[in-house]
Amino acid sequence: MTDHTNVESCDCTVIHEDVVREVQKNMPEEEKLYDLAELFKVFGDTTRIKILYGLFSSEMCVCDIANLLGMKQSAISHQLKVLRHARLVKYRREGKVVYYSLDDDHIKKIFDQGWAHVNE
Amino acid sequence: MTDHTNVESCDCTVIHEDVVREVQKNMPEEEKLYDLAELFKVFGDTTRIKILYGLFSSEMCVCDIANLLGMKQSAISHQLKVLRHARLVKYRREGKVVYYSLDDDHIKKIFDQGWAHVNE
DNA sequence: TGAACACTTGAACATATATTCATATGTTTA
DNA sequence: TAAACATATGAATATATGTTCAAGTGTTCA
Repeated sequence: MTDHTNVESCDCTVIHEDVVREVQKNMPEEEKLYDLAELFKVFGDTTRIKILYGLFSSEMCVCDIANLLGMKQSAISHQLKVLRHARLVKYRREGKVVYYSLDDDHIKKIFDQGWAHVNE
Repeated sequence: MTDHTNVESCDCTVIHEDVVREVQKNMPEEEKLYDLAELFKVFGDTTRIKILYGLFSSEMCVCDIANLLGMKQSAISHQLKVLRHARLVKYRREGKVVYYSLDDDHIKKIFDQGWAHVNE
């Protein structure tokens, strides 16, 4: 084990091997970082942000949301699927109508912090 | 102004006009929502998440980061540009070497909340 | 039972994005 | 000043993603 660092693949010489090793030690699991990126990817779309902000105010059916955003009902349905899959919204069926609402306490806090950055 | 709602464009009939109007009223500015989505889009990539987590531990030069992640220096440089543009990292030059570090207090809090969601 | 309606879903398309390669810039030092 | 090195950047490519259209599912009610 002479060479911890993979100089070949990174196309450059390591400058601070000790620092890199230390940082390496503190890095969370690869898989967790992937999941975190996936979560933020869900927030990284204007349509989904709008849907979530809308749901802060009130539960709504798919048609309400489509109307609120002036978008096709189908587009909204696709995005709600993404939000459902990320466990950010839940829904209840009432006859033909499906009502969506928020399913997470962290969303508001995450948005508030993001808001603070954007407005600073 | 008989028709507040744009039924034509959304491909469906509004169910709860009053709710939609109320939610509409509480929606933040379009532009702010766009900026917020842009910020989260930056977090929505594994490479950038890793870079930021790395910088939680210590400032690093480009080469360190490339080495840490086992990626090409060029790829890292491109991503650092994105992070710079989002005002999430700052840098200082020391001779030929450029050191990057975090430039925002909110990042850690946002990540912690995201972490909580992912692990719940 | 069948028409009407809310919603979902798959395929197609256009657009956005991450990485690589090649090259450019900027700084040091011989 | 020229070579060496750290970093930046532009173009190209492959892949991911959002919206639309068309068709499907599930529920109500006449």
